[in-house]
Amino acid sequence: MRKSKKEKHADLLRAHGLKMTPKRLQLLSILARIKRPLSAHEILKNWSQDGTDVVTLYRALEALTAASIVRRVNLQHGHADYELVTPGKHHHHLVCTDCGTIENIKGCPGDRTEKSVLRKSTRFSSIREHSFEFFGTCRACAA
Amino acid sequence: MRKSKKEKHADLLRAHGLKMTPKRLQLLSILARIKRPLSAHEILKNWSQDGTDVVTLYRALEALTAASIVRRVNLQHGHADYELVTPGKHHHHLVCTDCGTIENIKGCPGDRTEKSVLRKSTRFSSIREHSFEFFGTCRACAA
DNA sequence: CATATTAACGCAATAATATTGCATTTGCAA
DNA sequence: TTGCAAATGCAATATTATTGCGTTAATATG
Repeated sequence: MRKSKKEKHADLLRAHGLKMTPKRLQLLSILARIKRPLSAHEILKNWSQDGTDVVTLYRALEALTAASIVRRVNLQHGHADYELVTPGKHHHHLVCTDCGTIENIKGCPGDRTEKSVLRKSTRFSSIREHSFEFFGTCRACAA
Repeated sequence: MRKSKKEKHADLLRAHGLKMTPKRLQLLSILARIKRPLSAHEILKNWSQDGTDVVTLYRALEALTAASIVRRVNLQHGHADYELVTPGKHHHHLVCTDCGTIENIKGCPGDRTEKSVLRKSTRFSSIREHSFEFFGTCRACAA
């Protein structure tokens, strides 16, 4: 690895005209370490040492989401979850409706589908994103 | 139409051991009339005459969702939306990120995909549902 | 038709998630 | 090093959803 993760994160922020702050680096570090969608609450639980106001976290998430550094996903949990965007590694999720466990699904059948959906649509002029999530029961909960 | 919608709704409730009440019939009537996912707030706005407590609505939605009469969907609006389940007419949605307009997408490429996802999964034993939603801009907002 | 049983409902309180306004601090460009 | 805009913290509040409990009403049964 030529650049440390921290340097890469700093580059990412600068590339989008966002200031590089300890809070934002900490946020990116947590999302990079725990490779699954996290709620604001879970992110704060993983915050090292210094407290951080929820407001600051929500605002950071908003800024990073707008810059497409972070992706906001909705897994029927009654709250939003956030994960790092990994360019070229677009993926979706499999969620256990019992315990909430999340498994990432590699690959995505959606890109081709997007075009096909747009062709059939009567009222839309463009499609930019899609969510494709699966819900079931994990082996642990089934047992 | 041999049976009125109201009679069909009553049958649906009875078939699931749920009591048939004016509130629930009103709820089903609204969902049947406005054929797109509605938030709890939107449903209450369409309530005719008599007031109904939000609690009652949420509890009715919960009961009907558990009975698979109603489906709960998440369209990145910061709240849940509800729509009638129409057996054999499984569909998904196209959402305008500007104005919130929703277009139903006929057909579903997901059923076959469910099996394929389950095969590739390492930790899940079953998949029961999926959400497949598209986000873009409608012609009106693009203009 | 009367009535008992239990589900459904309404009200009040509260939880969980998220946002806004404003004063203060800090990153960073000049 | 200094000034300015962006970022942060605190307090207040909005929005969405849930829980407890006493009351009402749907329906099964006699």
